[in-house]
Amino acid sequence: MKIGDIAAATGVHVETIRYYEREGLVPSPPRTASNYRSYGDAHRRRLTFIRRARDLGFSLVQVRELLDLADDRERPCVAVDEIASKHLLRVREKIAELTALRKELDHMIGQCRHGSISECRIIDALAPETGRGPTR
Amino acid sequence: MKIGDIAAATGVHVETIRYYEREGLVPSPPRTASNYRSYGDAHRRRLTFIRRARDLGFSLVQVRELLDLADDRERPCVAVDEIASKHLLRVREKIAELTALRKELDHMIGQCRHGSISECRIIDALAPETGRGPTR
DNA sequence: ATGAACCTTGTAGCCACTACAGGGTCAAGC
DNA sequence: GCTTGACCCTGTAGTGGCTACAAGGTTCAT
Repeated sequence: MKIGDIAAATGVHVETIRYYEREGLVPSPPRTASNYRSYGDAHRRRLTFIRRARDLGFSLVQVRELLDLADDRERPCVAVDEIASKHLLRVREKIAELTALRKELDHMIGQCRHGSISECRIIDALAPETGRGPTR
Repeated sequence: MKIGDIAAATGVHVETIRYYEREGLVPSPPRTASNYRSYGDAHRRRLTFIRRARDLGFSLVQVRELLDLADDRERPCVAVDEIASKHLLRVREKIAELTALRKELDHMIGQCRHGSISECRIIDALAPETGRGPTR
């Protein structure tokens, strides 16, 4: 497989695959006589793994850890659970943050009476003083 | 006010204030004889505005638009409402995405039986094939 | 033989900062 | 008056995870 083929097969962009290679996430594949990268099935599996983990929001550092663990089949999987659980925790936190944000925005926008800027509640909500002056 | 004072007053880091100045979000303040930046109340208001908008997740491009609008007090505030509503929409989308993610992670982690990697359900969920081989 | 569609390397850009390095200035304390 | 430490200055480089060129080489169909 050439890089374009494996990109199509895994859904990882060509440039991203080369980037992963530079970063050491995937091993450098052998080259053809014309210096094209030549990939096999192991590469495809590894890239698919990375793509799924990235889709689940794992950072590249975490992906690297997960790959290392996945390759060491004897070790207990507690380490894997730990990475995933830590990530889940951060996702929960992020959701909580964004939900608080959503409420604030909802409230702010709900107050807008569509008049002129000088009586805009949204700008009011952002400006520091109630009797607000120009910001510059 | 020196830059450290206004940083303390607004909660915007010193380096970030200088960065905003470079980016043209805040005007360059006058300098003292010793070339220190010297800020007044208008700067403080503008920085506070920026900070609140950033806290609400607006991008710097959006903040710039909001600042322009805030300074033009006669225009109708529909434009402000539009920016805020668009942002709210993206926040809602992000929450939906993360919630779906949370469910997937929940499910994945819930299946972990804490055995060895070779029978780890989390790795399984990431690996491309059911009878999975090494990823490299 | 020509053109399109691929491949190569290397570099720069994105966002919104953050972290230095290597200097200058100022106020307090001795 | 001298030191110390906290501040300030500019400029540059780094962060994450790509993405987008530029400038060239290869392959394949027509």
